Amino acid sequence: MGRRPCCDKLGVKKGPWSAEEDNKLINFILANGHCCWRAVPKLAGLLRCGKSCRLRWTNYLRPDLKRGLLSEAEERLVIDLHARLGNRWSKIAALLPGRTDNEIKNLWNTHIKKKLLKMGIDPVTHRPLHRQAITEASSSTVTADKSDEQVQSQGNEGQKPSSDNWSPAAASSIDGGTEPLMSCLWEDSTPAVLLDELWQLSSDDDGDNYGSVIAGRMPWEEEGSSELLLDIQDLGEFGWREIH
DNA sequence: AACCGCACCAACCGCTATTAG
DNA sequence: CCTAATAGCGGTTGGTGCGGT
Repeated sequence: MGRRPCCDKLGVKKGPWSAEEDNKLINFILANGHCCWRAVPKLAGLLRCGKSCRLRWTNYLRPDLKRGLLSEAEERLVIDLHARLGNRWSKIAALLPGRTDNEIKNLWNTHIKKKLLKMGIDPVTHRPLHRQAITEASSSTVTADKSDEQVQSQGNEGQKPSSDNWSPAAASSIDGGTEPLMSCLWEDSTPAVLLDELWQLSSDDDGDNYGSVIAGRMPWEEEGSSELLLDIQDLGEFGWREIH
């Protein structure tokens, strides 16, 4: 017995949203909020499934969304965060106010990936392509690092395996931070451990930090975050591994 | 002007995680 | 604890617009 589809296929509209549908959804959510996405289309008078409504709202209709191209700083932050978090687009988006996971994912696949490849950097591993080839050739000699990688991926909260199963965090420790682009990125950005801790926080607290990001503040700008910053700065490599 | 290939992006699909009963 | 319902995430697809030939 298969899983029931998220919505009845019959009588559910698909494809691009019309202005009328957008208005209905906006008016409904602004007036009532989204108590339960499954109920939204019915209550708002839309022939869409709840999933589609949620997507339309979060990716396009949300009033706090920024439209248009990412700034240079935002783009760098995306690369930076991707090096730490991998393809966790929602986590990356949560740290970029007014941007959506879909938008960042699209941007990554269309612009940044190519840009990095042009620079001779593997967009998956964030390492120089030629150097990666050398590393792969001698992979049998780095068994210790391999086991580290396994530990990392095991603690990966059941992320499904994929072609980029490689863990950026593990690789950065392998690489020692000598790769030019990444070292440049890390010099003027948030420390790796801090970023990951913030990520933990944002996923642990029901999106409160996400709320602050929406309000135009980064989580570490929240009141009381300074204590967290100090705590995190005190974490050494051991502490880092303990967290994960 | 017509065709083609490419890039972009909105939306869908299938899966996992979480929550409620 | 188990199961089903729901929410959310990430990968992928398809429509559209644009530039080149």
